[in-house]
Amino acid sequence: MRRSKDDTAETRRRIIDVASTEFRRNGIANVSVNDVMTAAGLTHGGFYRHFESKEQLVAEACDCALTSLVESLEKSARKTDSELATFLENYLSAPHRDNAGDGCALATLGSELARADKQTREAATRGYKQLVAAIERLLPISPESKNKATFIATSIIGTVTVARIVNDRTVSNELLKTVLKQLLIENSKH
Amino acid sequence: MRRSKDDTAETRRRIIDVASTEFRRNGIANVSVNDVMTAAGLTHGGFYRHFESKEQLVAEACDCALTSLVESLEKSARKTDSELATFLENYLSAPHRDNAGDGCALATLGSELARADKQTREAATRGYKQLVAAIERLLPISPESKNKATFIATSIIGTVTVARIVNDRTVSNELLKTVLKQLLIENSKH
DNA sequence: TGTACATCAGTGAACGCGCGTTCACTGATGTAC
DNA sequence: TGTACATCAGTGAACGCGCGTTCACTGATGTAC
Repeated sequence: MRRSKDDTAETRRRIIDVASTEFRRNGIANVSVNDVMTAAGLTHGGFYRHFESKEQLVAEACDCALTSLVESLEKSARKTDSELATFLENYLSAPHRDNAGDGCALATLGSELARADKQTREAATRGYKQLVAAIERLLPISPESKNKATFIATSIIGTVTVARIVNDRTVSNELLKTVLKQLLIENSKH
Repeated sequence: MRRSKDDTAETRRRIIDVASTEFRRNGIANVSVNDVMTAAGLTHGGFYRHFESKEQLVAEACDCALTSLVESLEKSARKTDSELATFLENYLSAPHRDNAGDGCALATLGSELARADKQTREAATRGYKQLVAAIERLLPISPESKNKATFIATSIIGTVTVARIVNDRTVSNELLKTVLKQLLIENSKH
């Protein structure tokens, strides 16, 4: 039963959307093409009308996830007085740690991305650069702002990664708080 | 052909050792029981004489990898004048980035560990605490040393994770250098 | 605008493959006398 | 210390299963006249 062009495009978007959530929630290796298609309300056979391979979906889902995350973090930061503080509070929050499905792919898929194929690593690299650029925009203008943004980006990615590994709620919560405080202190003095 | 107790213990150790390298190099999901046994010079059938399941091996390999890494980082730091600098230079080095097989499991398996079973997360948590404790020992004694060590630990884990994702050698190298410099500046002033 | 035909989105069965795990078998090691 | 038997480390075939991918089929959509 052939669908209209609009329907087809909408289906493709839905598959990527669902995939980006599922991959982030459960890991790339633990989510099958069938899982994604079922979650999108389809059967697995139709997948290859939209994508050449699972790998291609991974790359597109990763791209989509990172672009939209950086956008939403920037958007909610822009509403406030202390933009950097809001940005960091959101990223280093318990809700972000606990809802990997709509969180930062670099934190939730970090080690899987490092071993992914060319396309996916390119998407991840682009996302990382977007994240650094977004952070830099929140810092006072200085020759060191790019370096500071780089440092902040990798620190918060590592912190959320570790906060998810740690098997003890209290330790995990304190970890988030400690890094947040440390980053805020460092970036209030100029 | 039954083996002596010593042989058996040695075989078990060899399996864990090989597994800890293979898992770190290729990811837990991408290394099969058969891969590990073959790399250890055995056939897959004998695996279950030593371990209840793949998951149990993962937990033990993770424990072993982290304990020995922290030990070796501390050991090579202790030989030098500026212990913290040496520790950080080693961790944030291109060789560490490029040789995941004998590197830090928290960086190389981070996102997989976050989704691992109870035993493995316990091992990873223990390893993380060892890492923080080792860093704290290299810092001047102060009420803030634990917090600083926590911050340094998650930062370096995130940095090496991202340095492996990034698809551009130059960017990756600069990233390592930038974070190293930043951490050294912050921890030289007291 | 209406018709006839080609296209193709989605279905569900089927494919080969590698996975974790089990098991009957072997023969050297460990143990009880 | 020597012997007879039980134990069990390691082998390799086999298991059921889920994976990514393919394919014949369907019928609504798109297109050419």
